[in-house]
Amino acid sequence: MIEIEKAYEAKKYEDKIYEKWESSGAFKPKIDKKKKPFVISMPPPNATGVLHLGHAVMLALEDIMIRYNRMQGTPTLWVPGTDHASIATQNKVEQLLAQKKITKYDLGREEFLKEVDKFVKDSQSTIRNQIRKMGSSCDWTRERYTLDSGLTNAVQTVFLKMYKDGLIYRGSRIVNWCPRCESVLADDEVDYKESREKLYWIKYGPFTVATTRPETKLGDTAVAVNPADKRYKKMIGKVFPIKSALGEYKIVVIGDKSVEMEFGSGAVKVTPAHSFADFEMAQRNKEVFKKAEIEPIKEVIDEKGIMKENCGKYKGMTTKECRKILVEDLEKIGLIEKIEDYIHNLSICYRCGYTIEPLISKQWFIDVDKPVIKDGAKKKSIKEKSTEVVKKGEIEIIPEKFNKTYFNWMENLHDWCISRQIWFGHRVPVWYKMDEKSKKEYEKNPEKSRYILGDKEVICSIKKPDDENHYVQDPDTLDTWFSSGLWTFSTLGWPDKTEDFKYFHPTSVLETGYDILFFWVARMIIMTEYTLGEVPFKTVYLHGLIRDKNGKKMSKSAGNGIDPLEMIAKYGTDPVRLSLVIGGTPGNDMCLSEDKIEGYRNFINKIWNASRFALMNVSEEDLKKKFTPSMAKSTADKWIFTELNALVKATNIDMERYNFSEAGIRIYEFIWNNYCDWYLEISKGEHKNPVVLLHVLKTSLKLLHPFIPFVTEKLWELMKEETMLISEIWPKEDKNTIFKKEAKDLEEVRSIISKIRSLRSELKVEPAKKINAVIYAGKQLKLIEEKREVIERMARLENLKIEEKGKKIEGAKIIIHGNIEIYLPLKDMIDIEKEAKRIKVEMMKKEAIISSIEAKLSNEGFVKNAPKELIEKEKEKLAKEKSELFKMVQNMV
RNA sequence: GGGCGUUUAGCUCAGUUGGCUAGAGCAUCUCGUUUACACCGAGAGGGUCGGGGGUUCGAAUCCCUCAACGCCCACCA
Repeated sequence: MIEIEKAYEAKKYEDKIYEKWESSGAFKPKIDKKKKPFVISMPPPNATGVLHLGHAVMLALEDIMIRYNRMQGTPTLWVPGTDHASIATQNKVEQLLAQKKITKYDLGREEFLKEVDKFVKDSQSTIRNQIRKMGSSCDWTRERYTLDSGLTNAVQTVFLKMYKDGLIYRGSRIVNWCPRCESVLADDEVDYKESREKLYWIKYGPFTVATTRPETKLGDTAVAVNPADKRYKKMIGKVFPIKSALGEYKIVVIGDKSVEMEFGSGAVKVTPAHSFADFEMAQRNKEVFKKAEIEPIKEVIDEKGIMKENCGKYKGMTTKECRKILVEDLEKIGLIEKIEDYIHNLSICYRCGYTIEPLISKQWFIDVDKPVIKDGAKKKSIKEKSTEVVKKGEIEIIPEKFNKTYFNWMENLHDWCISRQIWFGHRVPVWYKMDEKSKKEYEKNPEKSRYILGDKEVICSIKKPDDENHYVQDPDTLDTWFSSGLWTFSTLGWPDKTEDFKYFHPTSVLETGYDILFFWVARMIIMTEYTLGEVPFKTVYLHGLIRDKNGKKMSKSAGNGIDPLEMIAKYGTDPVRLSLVIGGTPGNDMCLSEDKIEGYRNFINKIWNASRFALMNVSEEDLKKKFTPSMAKSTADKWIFTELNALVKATNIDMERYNFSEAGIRIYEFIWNNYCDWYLEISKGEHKNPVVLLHVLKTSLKLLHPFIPFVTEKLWELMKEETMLISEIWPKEDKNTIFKKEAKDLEEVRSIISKIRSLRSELKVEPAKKINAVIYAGKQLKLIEEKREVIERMARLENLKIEEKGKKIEGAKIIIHGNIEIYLPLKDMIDIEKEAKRIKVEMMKKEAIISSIEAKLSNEGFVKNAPKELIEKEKEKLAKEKSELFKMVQNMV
């Protein structure tokens, strides 16, 4: 007999258990070249982040996969790490400095970066510990950081390769510019926010045009109309003078199908330098501009969102100020026709929320359409190749529905802008040759002297050029997704041909939220296919968003967020993990509430107490005994094993299919409804078998370990196992312990007990009161006799008479179960009328069932087409129902 | 505007290629301290599977249609 505490206290054990795992080396795979490894690269949390529910669900799911595979005996590697998250981190440090009234320019690039590094080092350890708190069994000896020297080397190597292949180019383009971050953003780094704006109707030469951004009028070079528009058709190609607050300027009328005739006046002012749509229109109408001798690009807004030199009195104003004053000025000269309220989507920076200003800028791009990847005789673009690997099934996306989303995104992919005007990140490895004078000018104020960086005599190199004194390095850094795109292989030591890289790449599963399918997953596929000519992973598993109880997005401002760390402190890690996994299906959002976590805490405690009971009933010697199938003796033993086998089989299928929620529910139900409510209860009587009691429990602990590693490991230890559960071998189905007949027998006993209990409750017999009963067991006489003790105890009976058959007992409650009749002589408690009614209702139900089955069986189509097993089953059921009905009729008479 | 998805008990969701009288957890109600556990036990109520139509011997499941809700992408003055 072994006594353990009455309730499981997670806090007492979790940290110690984690330490034991880690120090034992259990997280480190043993490379075995004969075996195929299982590998996950952990999506690196931001180095400055704090663990949130998105991380928690990611860690829970990945740890389940990792532990499950490890227990299969597969060499299993989970690489942890952190992301430098360039813009996000830089912004954070800038904010901190702002509190001290310091700007990054006060410090200068070098000092500022030192500050950032310091900040990163501090917060990295926070997130590391929080990953540990979740029980994540990742290999910390292989931890990486997107900005460590190895990864920087990988980034530069890939950049160089792309540069040589002509895949990377520098070009002037209209880009999304955040005046606050003072950096370009990629298309998908732009968010949209619905906002209430003004729509200004401006008299515009022979036209009236509407705009939400009047300040761009200063950069207008054309008016666009639909070429099919009868009103304006004849004006296309003509030049008109336009009155403005700064005097007159000329525009040319261009025809473009994208202009909608019905909207507004059907004429649009065109500002190619500060609008994507307008830029494209200008490109399509180059010739028209040429003929009219009008330069299409007229830049009027600079990189800080300030009106440029060429804006006369508006020079130096912010766009907002300029808008206000310009509108006033236009009103004065009677050019404003009307001003309306207007709701439209404002483009904002996804990092800081500031309004985006589209402008023309020289940036580095990756050409997604250039054929560079050799594929037989042909060459394919990275876009084509990345589409192909998913189409061909080399990469499987779970759930499948995201294939379409992925293809759609790939098809519409434009050249990827990879340079950022951010200090923190991987510096673009490009050097520009300069004479003394320009170099001095440049170095005095690199931020404002970008234009000096020419296009001639450029070197792309990892090392500094030999005559370093004549070169300056490109001041820009790379998009943070450039480095995370290399994550699966850069973390394994590439570009060195390390053992790790050769053995562990490509990885097995990439598990992450569907919200970063484009940001990250697609980019990894692109970068890895290009660099290595292989896929980064074979399976993509996408989880959904965690929402609150009411399905609302969790957010700080709404105050409906759940802090996983707080929940862990309150309930323990295991319940938090379970609540994040159960109820979730790939690609679908999931609701989470504290109630749910509490529910799974209760389950953890249930397991603890089931183990407590088992340990109390087991001797030290029993613990040492090795289980063999012959130890299954009683009907109950054989039943629980049969159930256990079914559980193992179904769980394995679920795990292989990534149905973790289903697997979890299944084990939960087994433990609670089969093991605790029945097997354990039966064990309290005559039919004790401590070895089986323990063996079934231990097998369950193995199945549960990937889901709730801490409590299972602790119990394993209490069961005096020498090795740790984390390294145990996963259960297999054991055909020697499947006993169909006994399993069916026990189900009979179980439903007899349930039916008696139900009737007792209906009659309001006190739970504690024992009542008399008579069972006419028919063919089941032997079984019922054998299980007398169980039935008596669990149904609370006394003076139980068991006969093969006998006469109807007057004034007794009757239960018909197949061929078995059960009489409960409760004369004084029975209302004869009511009883007759009850039986009548039941008979009617039975008749309905019987006629429905009979209809089925006499249906030719059914008999011809339905599977044989099903027909057999229906026949069996019909027989049972008929016999029960027959007995009821007999009893009525 | 283009695409995707969801709709099953009061709530959150399961429901494999069509095949029990449609399930679970939570919540609700009744009763209960019988050698693990009140973080518990026993029992009960509750659903025309969003509406309509079709295919089929048979539809929650397949097809069509309508409705409501949600998400992603593109963004137009």
